[in-house]
Amino acid sequence: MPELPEVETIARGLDADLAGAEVRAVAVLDARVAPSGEGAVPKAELPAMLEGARVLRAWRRAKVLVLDLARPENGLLHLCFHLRMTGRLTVEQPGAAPRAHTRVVFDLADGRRLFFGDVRRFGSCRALRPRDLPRWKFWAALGPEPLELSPAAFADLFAGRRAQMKSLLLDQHVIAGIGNIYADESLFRAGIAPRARADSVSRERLEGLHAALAEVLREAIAANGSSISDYVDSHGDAGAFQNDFRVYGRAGELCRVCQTPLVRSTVAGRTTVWCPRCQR
DNA sequence: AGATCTACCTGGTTGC
DNA sequence: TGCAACCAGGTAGATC
Repeated sequence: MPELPEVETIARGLDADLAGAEVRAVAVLDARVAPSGEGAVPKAELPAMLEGARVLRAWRRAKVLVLDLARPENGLLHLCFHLRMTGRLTVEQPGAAPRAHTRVVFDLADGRRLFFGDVRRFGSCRALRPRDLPRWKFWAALGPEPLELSPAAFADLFAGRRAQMKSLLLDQHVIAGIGNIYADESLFRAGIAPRARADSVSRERLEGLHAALAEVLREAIAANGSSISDYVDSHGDAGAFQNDFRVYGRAGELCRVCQTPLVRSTVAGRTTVWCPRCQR
């Protein structure tokens, strides 16, 4: 489940490996992962647009991985990937054969290949010209980046809202990049119950959540992300942060702080694990 | 505004 | 062993 730390890890890996590389050919093996519409470059035009383009950089916004590509004739193009559940982007050696769930293959001039794979096909890939990026509805509606917010600005996001804390953390319009893992982990570290109504949480505790969230995201990025089942980085390697989970996936096990059995319930439609004693 | 449900998709796990 | 049921989860859209 690539969330902010996983996508950030992939972006850093791709930026280091691909900046300056030239795309020679693009093969879309499964057209369903390459949507058109909303200003996206139509599928049929994609290969022609990308052939001969050079990768300028790879970066991340929310859970979206963006490859900036440029070709003198038609300028800058943003290639946006949303990995959803099982998407992966890996740099492969020359001659590597597509695997069972490889959906798009980018052949580079130096022989290497970039694979976009996705078992469940929830992921997507779209090419947008710069003027169309802000017109992509999903992109335009994204909330702020959690690592770029002041504590006060973070607390403001929750002020006066009656929804459950976890529901707001998962809402990409409120704050971007948080998924099930980091919602649970940050709420535990902040001592806030997932079901707590936002307007019942003091400003001080909201700022504490901001600190907890920034801390867990930074630790996860430093560990190259969390690998539960599918996630790997751009080299195909697993992350290590799953070894540091305090609540996610630990229902029934003991709280590392107070030894109370961790509880599992459904909050905001998602499986949620929390400590009934530490989180109020 | 917010909660809940369904759909999308497929591999892995569990239960009979 | 075989097979059905269920689960994981990000997002969109419908409904109450």
